Amino acid sequence: MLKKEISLQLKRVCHELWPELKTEVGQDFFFQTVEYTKDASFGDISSSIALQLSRRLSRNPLDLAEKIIGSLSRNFQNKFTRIEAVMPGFINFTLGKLWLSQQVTRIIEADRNYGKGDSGQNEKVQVEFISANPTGPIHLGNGRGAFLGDTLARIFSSQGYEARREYYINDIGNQLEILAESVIRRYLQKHGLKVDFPERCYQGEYIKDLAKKLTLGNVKLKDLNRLKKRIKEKILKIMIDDIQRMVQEKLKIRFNKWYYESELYRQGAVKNILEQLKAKDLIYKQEGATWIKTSAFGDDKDRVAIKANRENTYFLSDVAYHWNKFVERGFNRVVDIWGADHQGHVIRMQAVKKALGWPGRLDIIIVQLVRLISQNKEVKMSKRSGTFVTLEELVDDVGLDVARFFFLMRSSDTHMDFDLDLAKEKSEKNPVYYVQYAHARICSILKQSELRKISKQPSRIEEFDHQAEIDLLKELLRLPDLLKDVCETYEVQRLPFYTIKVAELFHNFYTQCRVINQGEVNQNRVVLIKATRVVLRNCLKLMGVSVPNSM
RNA sequence: GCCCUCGUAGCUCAACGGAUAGAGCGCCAGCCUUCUAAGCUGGUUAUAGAGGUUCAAUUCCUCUCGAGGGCACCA
Repeated sequence: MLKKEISLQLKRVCHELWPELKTEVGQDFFFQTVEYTKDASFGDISSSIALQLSRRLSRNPLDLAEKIIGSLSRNFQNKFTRIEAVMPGFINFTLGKLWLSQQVTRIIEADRNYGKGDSGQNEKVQVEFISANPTGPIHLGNGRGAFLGDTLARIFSSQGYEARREYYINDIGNQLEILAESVIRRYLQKHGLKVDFPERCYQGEYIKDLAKKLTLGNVKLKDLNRLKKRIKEKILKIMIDDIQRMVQEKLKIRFNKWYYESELYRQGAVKNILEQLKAKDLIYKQEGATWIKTSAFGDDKDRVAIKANRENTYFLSDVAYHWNKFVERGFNRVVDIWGADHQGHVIRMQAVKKALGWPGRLDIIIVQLVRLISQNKEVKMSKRSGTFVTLEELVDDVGLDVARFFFLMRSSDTHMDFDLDLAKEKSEKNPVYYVQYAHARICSILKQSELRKISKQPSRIEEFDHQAEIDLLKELLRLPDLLKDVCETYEVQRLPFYTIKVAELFHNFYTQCRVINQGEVNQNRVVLIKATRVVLRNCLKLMGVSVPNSM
């Protein structure tokens, strides 16, 4: 909010003062840096625009900064008590107490809408995440993408985007064959037949659970292929149902759509893509397989679309899927959240998009894998070997709030370590409680102030004076800018950290300033903590964390 | 060998090219007769290494070292 306003003002002034630069350098030039400063003694918001300009005009940046300040409109300056040029060429803005104090009521009036913005302009954006294969339970590593995607989608919605969450289910392909075979073999073993269990099969315990759910009658191993065909659907359904139950009930994530890979074939999307590729001469045959010329668009080699055995590759489906997203369903922006093990797919996907000239923007977020640590040693996670910790187990163990906050705090490209032995112990010290506690404290104070308030008219807001009040208030005002930024940078971890900061400033305020003093309710402070409650609540909700009124 | 990502405090992680690199946990010392001590205050310790770009580098570029992932007619 504030950043945008300052940017616009600076831009306007610079255009007026140096019109010759407008065409020469282009608009971005004026938009360089407008940032909140870390330390209040430097002003609250700072811009280094004069530095950028000085290089261009070969003049002293400090003078330029002064000149810009002189041209800022009066009206605009009212917001700030001080606008000053600082070495080596910053323009620092210090918010005025009066204006600042008035903002509290704005926050309260906006209430649930505080933090919302319209920068999205109803842009259609899709966030695709988790999309784990239905061949095993959702494990811990999927948690990062799960909470990241969910929160990102919420933030998009809050900024006026039309955001959709989607889960892509690979319901066809080899992995499923293996799954079916694994289950059948376990089934036969359970019924006393001597059947081996090859390494290519899934070793996890859940396979035995699946086998228990089946009734196949009297079968033999030589019926394997016939059986596989027959029960594949059944097993698939059990797996998908379980994933959906877990995601919706345990993770509290609602997808707008569960997109089945098979749907792409049913709708002829795959055939369609092949024709498009052919029409653009992007496809050729070699050694019995059909290849896509991705190397002409940045990939390091061409990729197979149809194998020599006439099966389509996963890649081809994925191309069709993205065509469906961009062209058929018309998303302007697609954000795919993939695990690091899919990192190699990024370039080829972007290559195909470029080659086929789809409209829209494809952003692929790679979340690094989670490394499990137990007794100071790494525990290798793998579906095949059956050693992994499911996300459900974690959530049952530490609670959803803790799990969400924990994962959301980490940037997606951090290689994080997860210590199984410490998980429980650490969870009790999770900062989420710190934040929730701040909210609960506020509720408690408000409750008591309600009781004591003897129909006193809500007095006019006076200027806040105490440093703790002002620090808190300034922080509250940053939320709109923060959320807007996240829609571009996808740095979702900034939200939990921001929330911790607000809680910290509140706790600080709490120890230094009394809201109710010897029975007297300080109305000004009541309003301030109400605004704080709005911010905390809105942030927690965006993260999908519960908002307790008492703890 | 090639490609992607990472290397920050004893540990787990922040820092949108900017000013004094921040939290939590740990450890040490304090603070509850008044609104929730799941809190507050103080102390403790860090940018892997070497160059470069910049007025300004944890951030960008190059190289070295170290870690994870990817290099299939698997998904």
